Amino acid sequence: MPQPETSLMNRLVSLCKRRGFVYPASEIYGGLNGFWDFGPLGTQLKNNIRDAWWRDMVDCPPIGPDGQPVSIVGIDTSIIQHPKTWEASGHLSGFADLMVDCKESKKRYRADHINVFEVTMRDEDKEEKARLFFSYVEPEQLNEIVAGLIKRTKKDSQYYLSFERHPRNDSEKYCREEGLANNFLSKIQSDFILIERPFTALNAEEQAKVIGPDAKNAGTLTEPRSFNLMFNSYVGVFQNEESKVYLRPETAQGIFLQYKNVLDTSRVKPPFGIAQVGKSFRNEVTPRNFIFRTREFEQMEMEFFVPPEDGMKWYEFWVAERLRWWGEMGLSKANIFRHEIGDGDRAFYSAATADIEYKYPFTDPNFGELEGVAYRTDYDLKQHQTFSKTNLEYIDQEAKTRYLPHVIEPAAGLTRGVLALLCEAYQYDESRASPEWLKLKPSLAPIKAGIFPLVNKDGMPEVAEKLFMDLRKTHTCQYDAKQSIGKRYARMDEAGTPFCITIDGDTLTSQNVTIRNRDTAQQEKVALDQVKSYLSTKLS
RNA sequence: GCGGGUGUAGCUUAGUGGUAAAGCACCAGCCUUCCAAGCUGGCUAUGAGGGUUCGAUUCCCUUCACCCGCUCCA
Repeated sequence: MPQPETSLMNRLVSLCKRRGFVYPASEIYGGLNGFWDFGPLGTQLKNNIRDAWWRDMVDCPPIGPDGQPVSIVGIDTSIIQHPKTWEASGHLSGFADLMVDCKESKKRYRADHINVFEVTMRDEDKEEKARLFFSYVEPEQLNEIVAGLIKRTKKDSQYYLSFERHPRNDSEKYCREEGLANNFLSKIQSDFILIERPFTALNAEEQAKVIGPDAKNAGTLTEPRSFNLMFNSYVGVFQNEESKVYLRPETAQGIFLQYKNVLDTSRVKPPFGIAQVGKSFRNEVTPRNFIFRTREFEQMEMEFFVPPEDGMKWYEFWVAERLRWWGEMGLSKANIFRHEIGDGDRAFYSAATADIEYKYPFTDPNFGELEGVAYRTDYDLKQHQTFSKTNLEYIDQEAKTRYLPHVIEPAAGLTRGVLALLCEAYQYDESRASPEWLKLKPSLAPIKAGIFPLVNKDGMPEVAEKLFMDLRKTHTCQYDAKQSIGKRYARMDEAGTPFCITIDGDTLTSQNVTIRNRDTAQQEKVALDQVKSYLSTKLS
């Protein structure tokens, strides 16, 4: 099938705007980086995905690995919580890392990851000639720098390099550990001055002299800047440090904070889950790729509390279950990928994490995150227990034991789900009157059926309107009598509407309507009084 | 945050230091008995701000947004 010149993403973004799925936020003011608004169809689609998740999590959860139905309850917590929440969760410190940019190499580093060491160059009389600040991040970089220095000392014999002792070890041992040449010491004259400090420990004057880890010239590193990813605000009219609060960067913490209340009031016991859907906010450094990475987004998170010894069993269960679910929503197997996060890359508190990734057009042939399933152990409850001084243990009356449950967290991006499903649904077929159309799963489609009088006369509009008034009670429908029937079909194709019901001359005489199938463009006759049950069957 | 690119109507494009053009879409009317038909009419644009100029959409500066690459993604 020949594809148009413009990229898939551009066409999708264009269609989203044209049909009212997604608009740039604040567009009339020039837009706002990292924010998008959902239009009528997009909102409907998002709500449908959200509702499907809620139904499959809370109302009708799957059967667990032990053959019993899983027990999950839903809650809805505040976007703004007590600021201590984020201290306990680690978001405040984790998000507050100072970053440094290099103007020469264009790289960015965590300020405390840059190791700086100072080299004093002296002449033969040991008079100080120059002080240089070298820096490195990887040990290999240190080797390179030192090798360069040795070369330089040899060539230019009037200088002696001197390093101070390494603070942690004596120099000899240090060389050994870092894999430096054994004769390193002997090659460098006199006493070593190797003052190694993190970049953050330097004063501004010194920082300005540092040669960046990947740079040749000194002074190319910016001063450390905070990249706190949490939005903040103030509670009350006095804006000071005491009144400072944060917009939640994830919905999960609200669940942990209410875990005990739910346990005490809902007659649940481990294993059980608490689910929540809602907005989260992260002041992302680089919002990018349409609604993939935005500063305000919606999450569908569920925290599943289990006895510690059952952690891995439930982790495996939920990863498999969530993969299955996204498939059921319409994502093809070829486009979903289970990405097991390795030991080095996982959050420190997590015993296992798998990302469910989707092959978005902008990541293709690679995949991008759609949902993360993390085995968070008892980290969160333990933290909140410590910080709040509240006992959060579960007391098992039967077994006469008490423990902090372990947590499995399937955390899905609702906004990303909308994107993935739109990408998956987007079809281009030049042979159709409407080359672009959305093959959405019927139950997720924003509009389930379009209802059209074939022509705008002979009593057809009246019958169609009556049918519309009846169907709209049970299904999201749209009545359209404008322009030609072909245009109306095409419009519905772009909206992903699975069925179009046409009232024609035949309807007036034999009480039959024509139902057109979006995917095949085939039509079938259905009795007027059977339309509702037809839709219900097809949409279930 | 850095580098590169792009900003003209809802979309896709044209054009110009001197009245901004077209196709499609959209709206209204007519017509129309099944896949963006036709006719008539209509709405709508130089991302924003500043400078140079008699005059700027065009040249310059700043800014904003989007795209690509880096970086970031607890």
